[in-house]
Amino acid sequence: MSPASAPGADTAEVIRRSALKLFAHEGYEATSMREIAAAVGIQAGSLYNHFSSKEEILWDLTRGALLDLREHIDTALARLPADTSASAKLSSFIDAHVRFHALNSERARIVNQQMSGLNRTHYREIVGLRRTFEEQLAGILDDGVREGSFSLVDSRLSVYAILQMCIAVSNWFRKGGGLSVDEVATTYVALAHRMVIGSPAPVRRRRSGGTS
Amino acid sequence: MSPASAPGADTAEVIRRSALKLFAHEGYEATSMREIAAAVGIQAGSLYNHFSSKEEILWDLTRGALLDLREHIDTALARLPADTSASAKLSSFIDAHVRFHALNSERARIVNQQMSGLNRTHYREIVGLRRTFEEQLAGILDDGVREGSFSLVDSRLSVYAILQMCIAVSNWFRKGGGLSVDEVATTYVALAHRMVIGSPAPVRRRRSGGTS
DNA sequence: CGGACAAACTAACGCTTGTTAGTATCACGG
DNA sequence: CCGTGATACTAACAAGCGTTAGTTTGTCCG
Repeated sequence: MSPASAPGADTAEVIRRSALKLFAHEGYEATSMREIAAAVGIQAGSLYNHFSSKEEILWDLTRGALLDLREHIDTALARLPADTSASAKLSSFIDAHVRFHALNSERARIVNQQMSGLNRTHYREIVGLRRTFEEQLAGILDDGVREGSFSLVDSRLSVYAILQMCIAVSNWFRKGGGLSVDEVATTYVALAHRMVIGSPAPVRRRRSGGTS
Repeated sequence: MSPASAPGADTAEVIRRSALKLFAHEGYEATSMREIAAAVGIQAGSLYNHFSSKEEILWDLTRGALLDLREHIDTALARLPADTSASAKLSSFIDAHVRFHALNSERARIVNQQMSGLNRTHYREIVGLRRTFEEQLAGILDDGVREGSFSLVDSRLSVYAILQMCIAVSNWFRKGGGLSVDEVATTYVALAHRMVIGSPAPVRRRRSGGTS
């Protein structure tokens, strides 16, 4: 109806929200610019007044989600006193990670599953951003080992396992789905602690059967 | 060159292998029938001598991978004596799960990330198949609790966390990438045991800040 | 009132998509 | 040696893709 700007509408933001939902539920490649435009309530060509390409929309969403996650985690850790134990730092880190992935599951799913839609430059930048979380967690685990409060099965694999466990929350968590964010975060904090604290768990090995 | 059947070639199998690689690395929607055909060495139209649609190729690969995983796990569990402890059953289950996801990472990634390319019927069937693994693991954990050897933080969330931790191995594991399958499987078995065995881990809670 | 700007519109571009129809080529059984 | 069946080929289809150009509309400033 209104071919000019509707005040306060902020079309770019509406585009972001619409594309986010479509990308998260249908996938980036399976979503067309015309679908996004229809969800916004404009024509496909008008999208190019706000984003220079389809890839730029994905890039904007992906990067924004990761930067938000980083900020979310860094402020959580920054709230801790300087002499905080590794154990408490781990709790904060896991809590923040799980909360974010539960409450921003669509954005997280884009980061984790639609990265292949990005061009090489943007892809690499996302991979780099994600690596900072691995390094952050690895640092906390190292601290704990040095303190004597953690005993790891394997440092690199513990990082992978813990991080992926948290990230995967975005795959199944639904608001109002019977589980509160608090419950999930509390449980995952406890699980992560169990994974790094060295009560000598009975590690049993099957007879292995083949490849290296 | 040879417009008729090349003996022993088994074109359908070559299609499966080519499509698997393309789907896993580029994504289902981003892969065209012409790309698959080129990888096989035939024309796009010829694919329809072996599969009735693009979706059927995805369906074939997805279903095949899940059925193989099920068989893999069931034979591992079937090898155990009838009176096996829950702890040993957990070890076998995790070991089999991790091995499969490490050694079949492309197939696993299709199952986990390209499901949205399936039609509704096939999608539901895949979800159903996946649920059987959750139930299997939940059963093992329940047994352990009943035996007194496991003490869970939360039964449902433990299942999710453990399973997703194993599944995620397919996201990063590369054959010949410095880590052997045996190492990874051993470590993950140990981690899973830690997650379910009730050395009272120090569970700390942050002050929560908002949504339910 | 008038000119500038932002943001919407319409219409089309060149290409690619999954899929189909019709045809040609080979191996093999009778 | 011929007929059958499987499998490949070529060519085309309608539809949809991301993107662009040119135009219209509305708002705001001077």
